[in-house]
Amino acid sequence: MAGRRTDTRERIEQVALELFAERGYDKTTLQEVAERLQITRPALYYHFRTKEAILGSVVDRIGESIDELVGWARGQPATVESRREILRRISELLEDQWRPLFRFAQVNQGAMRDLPAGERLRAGVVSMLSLLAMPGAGAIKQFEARLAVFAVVLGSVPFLFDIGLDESERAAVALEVATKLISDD
Amino acid sequence: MAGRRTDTRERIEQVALELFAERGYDKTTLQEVAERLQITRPALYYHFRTKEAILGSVVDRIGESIDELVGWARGQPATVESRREILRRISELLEDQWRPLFRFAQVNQGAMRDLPAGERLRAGVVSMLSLLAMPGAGAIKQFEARLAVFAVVLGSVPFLFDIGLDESERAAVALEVATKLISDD
DNA sequence: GTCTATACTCGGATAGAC
DNA sequence: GTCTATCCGAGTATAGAC
Repeated sequence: MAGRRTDTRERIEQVALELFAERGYDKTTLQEVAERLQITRPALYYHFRTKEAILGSVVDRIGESIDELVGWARGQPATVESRREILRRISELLEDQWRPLFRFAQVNQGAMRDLPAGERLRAGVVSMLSLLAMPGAGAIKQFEARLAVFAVVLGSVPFLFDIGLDESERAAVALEVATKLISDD
Repeated sequence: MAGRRTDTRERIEQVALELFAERGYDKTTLQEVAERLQITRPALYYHFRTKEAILGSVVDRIGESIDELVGWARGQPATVESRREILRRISELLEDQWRPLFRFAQVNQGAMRDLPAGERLRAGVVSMLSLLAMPGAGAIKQFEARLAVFAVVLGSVPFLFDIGLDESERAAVALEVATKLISDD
């Protein structure tokens, strides 16, 4: 790819991420994507074979991002403190980088149902949820470990937990509840 | 409505619920809906003004179902035991009736984004999540109360918590974790 | 290698006959 | 209450300009 002369492909991905998150995959027209990029509709077909291929490409990026976190977390020691550190890291990523990606995934989860990239993303999410589970633990503890990750994620969804807190306060509360869930009691 | 001679409208809703849940709203064509009902495509337009109206009608039914639960729960006394009873009831509904509705909502959550019925459904879900929250409690307790409801719901999603348990075992574990979350500790 | 012009197909929607 | 005919718009394919 070193010889490529334009960055159109990446710009398409960028615009698609925005539009698909805003209006949803199926309600977004390739006309709109092309217009925002100031190119013509068929020009998109030079870079991607189909509309679905654009979606797949965007979803792949999100998958990579999650796999990266999972890779890092798996390298951490299996102590209680490092499990808390993992939760903090997830919370941080949600606030700094993952918010738009997360929104995209939520809105388009129907559209990526039978995509290979969608399958891979789901696998990544499952891995992430399992990150804090101690292999030998009982079913209750296993469930709590997964729920802890979920709690942190849910803390970043505004409308579900509208308890009169702003963004970062809500994230802090979610993190605290999650931490409690993985501590022995 | 007493004088109506066929039940086509309800049959359309029924088939739409099935197909939209299986294949997603946008990937389902009205042709398929019509075929399964043994009528022609434009015939659907006698009963519903648009494809979206069919979706709205289905979503409305789900909203009613949730509102019904919320209404019942609000009539319960504010004791710890009755809050546990509410969790049990939700768990029961998920296993007996809500599974297909829940799947539908998950797959099509993008498609119902700007529908009035979708807005109402979201409001219902928020009400349901808030059901166990004690008004005067602090942010942590408020969050835990909502997470408890979420835990029960998540217990019914197979792939997220694949910890080698069958359906009803997983529901039982989720219910136990949820109950622990709303108990004082 | 990158894009435009043009044309084809199919699905959602409407008007009006029966 | 349902069907026939028809329109329109979006995704897609291809030829060819630069």
